Amino acid sequence: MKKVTINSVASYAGVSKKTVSRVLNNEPNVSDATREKVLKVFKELDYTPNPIARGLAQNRSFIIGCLYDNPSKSYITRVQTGALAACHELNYNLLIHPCELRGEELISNIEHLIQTSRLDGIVLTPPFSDFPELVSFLKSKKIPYARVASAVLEDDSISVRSNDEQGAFEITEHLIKLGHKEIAFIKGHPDHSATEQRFKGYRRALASNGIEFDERLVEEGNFSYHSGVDSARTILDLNPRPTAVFASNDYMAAAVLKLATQMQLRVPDDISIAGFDNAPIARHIWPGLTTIAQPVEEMTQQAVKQLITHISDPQESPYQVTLEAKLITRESTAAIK
Amino acid sequence: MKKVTINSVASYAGVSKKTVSRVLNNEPNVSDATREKVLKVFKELDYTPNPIARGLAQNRSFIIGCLYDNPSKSYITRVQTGALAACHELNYNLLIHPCELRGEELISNIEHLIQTSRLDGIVLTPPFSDFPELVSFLKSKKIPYARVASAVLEDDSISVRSNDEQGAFEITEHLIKLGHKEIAFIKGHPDHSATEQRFKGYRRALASNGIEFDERLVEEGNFSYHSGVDSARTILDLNPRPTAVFASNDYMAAAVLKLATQMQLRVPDDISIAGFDNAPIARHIWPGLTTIAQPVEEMTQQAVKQLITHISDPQESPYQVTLEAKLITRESTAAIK
DNA sequence: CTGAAAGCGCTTACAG
DNA sequence: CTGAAAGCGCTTACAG
Repeated sequence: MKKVTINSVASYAGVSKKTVSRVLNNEPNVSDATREKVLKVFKELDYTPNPIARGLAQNRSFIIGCLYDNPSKSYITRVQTGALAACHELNYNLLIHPCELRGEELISNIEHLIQTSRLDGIVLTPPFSDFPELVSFLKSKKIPYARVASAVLEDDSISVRSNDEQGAFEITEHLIKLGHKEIAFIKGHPDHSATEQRFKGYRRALASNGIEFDERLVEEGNFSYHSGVDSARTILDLNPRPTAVFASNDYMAAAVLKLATQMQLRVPDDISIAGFDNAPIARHIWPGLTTIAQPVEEMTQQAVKQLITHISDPQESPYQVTLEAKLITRESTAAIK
Repeated sequence: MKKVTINSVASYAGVSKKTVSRVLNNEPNVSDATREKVLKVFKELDYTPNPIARGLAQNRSFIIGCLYDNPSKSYITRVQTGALAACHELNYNLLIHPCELRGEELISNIEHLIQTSRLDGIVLTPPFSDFPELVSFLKSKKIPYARVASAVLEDDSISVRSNDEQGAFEITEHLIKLGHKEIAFIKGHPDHSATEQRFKGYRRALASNGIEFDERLVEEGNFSYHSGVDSARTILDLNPRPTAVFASNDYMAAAVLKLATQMQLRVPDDISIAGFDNAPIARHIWPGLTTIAQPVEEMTQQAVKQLITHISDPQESPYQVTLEAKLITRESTAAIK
């Protein structure tokens, strides 16, 4: 079977390859008759343009890189799902790039990635969305980028986020309305801007309900299950013990639940537990975790879609969107007795 | 800043571009002096060859596709980690392709993928590793492929698996040695060859220990948490109730644990529970799940590495390897009282 | 509205 | 051991 290229199509249709190219790219200046003729030959010969040849001529790869470093596999999968959806829609490919590096090593790693893979653009997910050195490096290299779930908004970039601060506010207020006043809080990883945002929402809810903030109720976690265990140990040993715990993500909340169960505490009767993210584990344990759901796929899809649009037409104006987070109540929180 | 290409390097080094190409590809027939001179210019000019131009000339994309459809995010992430490691090592890129299609739709979807993305090869992960129609389609199209965790071994393909049957045998025997005789079993998804393998191991362990197989103790699951809940409901209502449950993966085992807890059963005092896969959830719940760990990253890495090697040099002989699975005991299983 | 020429950055096949 | 020419399958810039 002979390979079918733009040349076969051109000769078969009896036109020049430039004309075929015009039809391919939906360019104007082709008569309807010619266009249809060519389109028909596409089908007959089952022609698909070679993206590599296209890439060489246009100096682009049709590849978007997706950068992440997240302990939550489900979060990563959701990010990929959204990014992939946008890529498929716009005939791009997605290159995943998990990366644990920081600082200078991170920069040189990304530089190498860009140089070897010739990415057309890069989508930054937490915690990278808010790394100033990385963002300014990409700017200096003129690599288009989009940021997902970033806390910092700049004027000239593509950024799609959801409202972490508001989500944390709502879940804290949910606990307060159930009668809780001593609500412990477990922070996330300091690299993630969400950590600060969620803490702010917690404090704002306390403040707006006239509850004094108590530093002793706050523990430093890092989003991992393991850090949740450590924080839980301290919190559950507190005297008096808080009546509720709000962990900055579901893994840490699950850790609190595990430790509470081991200590013979009944959840939610003896203590209420809330998480954040609506990870699968939130409904895979018993009792199910009250948590906050964010539209991760939607955020990433919008970000990547906008990024590709920007690559194809750099005139596009900046795109900054904030999507809503949603409170999901399950069995792990209840009214105080 | 001017782009640095093979031409800039050639003129800067005072050689022809063919010579530069030879150095680039580590070909013979270049004098050591010339080679070093060129290598030096590479560094000075910070030159990296353009993979797209290379791809066009060689009619290859340097892209491997990774096909999967798995409810377990952690499994997918592990697959990706292994595949990525092999790709990085051999200067390939990885294209992820989650896909829920089956039958004809699957074939045409993959055909489209291959045609538009010009993959050089494809790595099949469960359940696709054992889809005969897909495998023969790839063969007919002469697309190199490798299979991960396949049960069926063919003579002429690349296949890296771990021993599911043996793993299931060992965990069942572990339960038997703890004194259990009535051990319920929850099957996985029928599309996955592991489902049959694990069931076989379970039956072999019963047989080799003189325990009669009881069909009423077997439930059909599909690897999802939800299916585990359904199966658990039936099993835990059995009279007499089995003293142990072996679920074909950890999600379903976690579901059994949840339901048992809701029914006020103590695990492992009242009932032992075992899973398979050593997914994160196995250690994120209390009690932790006794399970079987497979070297998923290692399997995938070997498969992809071998695949790329085969692409570069189709003379390579078939590569079939079986890696060991390992029993991990946690708190969810104990001796019968 | 259409096309001939040149070029993208490499490699292949050949000649010396 | 080295290189000039042609080509991979497209697009760009230009001419008509």
